[in-house]
Amino acid sequence: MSKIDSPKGTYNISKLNRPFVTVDILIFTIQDEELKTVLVKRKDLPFKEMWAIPGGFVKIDESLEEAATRELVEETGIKDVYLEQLFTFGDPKRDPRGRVITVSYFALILSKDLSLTASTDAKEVKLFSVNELPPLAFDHQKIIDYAVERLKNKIGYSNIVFGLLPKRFRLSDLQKVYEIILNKKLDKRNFRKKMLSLDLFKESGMEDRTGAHRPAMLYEFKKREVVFFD
Amino acid sequence: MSKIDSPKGTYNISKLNRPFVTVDILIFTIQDEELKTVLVKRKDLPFKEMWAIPGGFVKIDESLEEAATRELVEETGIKDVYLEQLFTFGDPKRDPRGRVITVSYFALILSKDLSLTASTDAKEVKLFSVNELPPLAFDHQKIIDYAVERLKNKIGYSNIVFGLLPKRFRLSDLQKVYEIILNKKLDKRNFRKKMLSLDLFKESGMEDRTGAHRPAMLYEFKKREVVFFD
DNA sequence: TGAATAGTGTCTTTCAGACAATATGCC
DNA sequence: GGCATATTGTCTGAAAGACACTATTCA
Repeated sequence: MSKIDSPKGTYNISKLNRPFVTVDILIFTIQDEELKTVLVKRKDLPFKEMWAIPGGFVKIDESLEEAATRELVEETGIKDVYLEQLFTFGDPKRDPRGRVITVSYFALILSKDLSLTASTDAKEVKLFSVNELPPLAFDHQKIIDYAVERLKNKIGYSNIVFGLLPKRFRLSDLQKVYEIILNKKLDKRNFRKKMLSLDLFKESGMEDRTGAHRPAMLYEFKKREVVFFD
Repeated sequence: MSKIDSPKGTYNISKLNRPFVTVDILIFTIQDEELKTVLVKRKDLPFKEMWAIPGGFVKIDESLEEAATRELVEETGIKDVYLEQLFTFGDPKRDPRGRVITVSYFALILSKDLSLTASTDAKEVKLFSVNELPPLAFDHQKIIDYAVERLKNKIGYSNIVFGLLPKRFRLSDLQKVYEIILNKKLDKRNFRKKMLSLDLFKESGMEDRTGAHRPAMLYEFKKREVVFFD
């Protein structure tokens, strides 16, 4: 490979100033009744000591999704989760070191599966409530805002929340997830009516008997893959 | 800039194998009652003589959107249109020449504003119905399929079709645009009721008096910028 | 007056949203 | 029995969808 053409003609590769390309991955989970996201503390300039979305360079022979999956495994040890491409941010000034274009992805993870300490680096990695974020490096605040907005919309017409629920769950657990993400109370009767009408779950036959009260039926998702409704 | 850090530590730039980054821009219009898109015939290998989505390299100091806007002007002479980022395609094998990641955008243009011949190159540029596409270079068929799907969804909850209509238009023109994009007939009464309830248009006070039949009221969009509804 | 398109209203069904009482299990 | 959560139904208003006739202009 020594030349590459463009609509305008032919460039010599050596004249082409290529950008860096990274993937950033927004790992969302619910913990202590809050929507949280994984951040890592930067050890180098620029934005040294500031918190940032985990991410890294795309290797020359891996796809974007492979890069995001790899980053996710490196940060959390988790694989086989739903990853969705969010947006590509490419402002020339977004990284003071030079031209870095980042393709962002998000993932929804069960908090009990998250073992952040599993990270082999001595890096500081922490969960932050999306409502109480520290000052963030680069344009990462903008990226998180965008992701949270997408998430709020998407739970309205898809079943992506399955990533935030265990195999078996109560309808009240499901409702709590919606309430936390949307940041508002929902009516129990209307919520159950709507959810059950979607035909996404089935009764597991088991009950939850924790607590001094009537047991709850445990449901399971029929499919743990993304389905759109509406 | 001589070094750039990553979550794993510090790289020397010279060791980082950087990809090329392009923007591809899907220019949609309606002509002869069909949804069409602009394609250019490739003059070089690979995929020589095949049709492709117009696009080009992102310059090192321009944003992705600036690059897409520039490409759009180069292809069509048109500026000031709504451009939406679609998706970033980055399969390592999508371009046989090497690693090329492409950020795709789409635009909706009035066909009478399109002057494809204005292109200064001797390139072949043509409109194709999205239903009768020739064999396409690279993964461009996939990109177009994705864009058409997005477009079909998006007209259901936004006013983006304003890009496909002149300043003043009949409600039957609007309906035709929806029917062509969705590829199905709509009920006139229900369509008008719904559209007028959205409060996106106003009566222009003028009438269309072409044809031997009752004149139609001409409407205008209140805002020629994207608004979401529903 | 015939051809062609514009413009309009009702009924039914579906869905969202407001709203409260009973059921069950554990202590 | 008291506590805590689970489970359930009705009414109302809004919107979607099916459906057909009248209005206006020009040739």
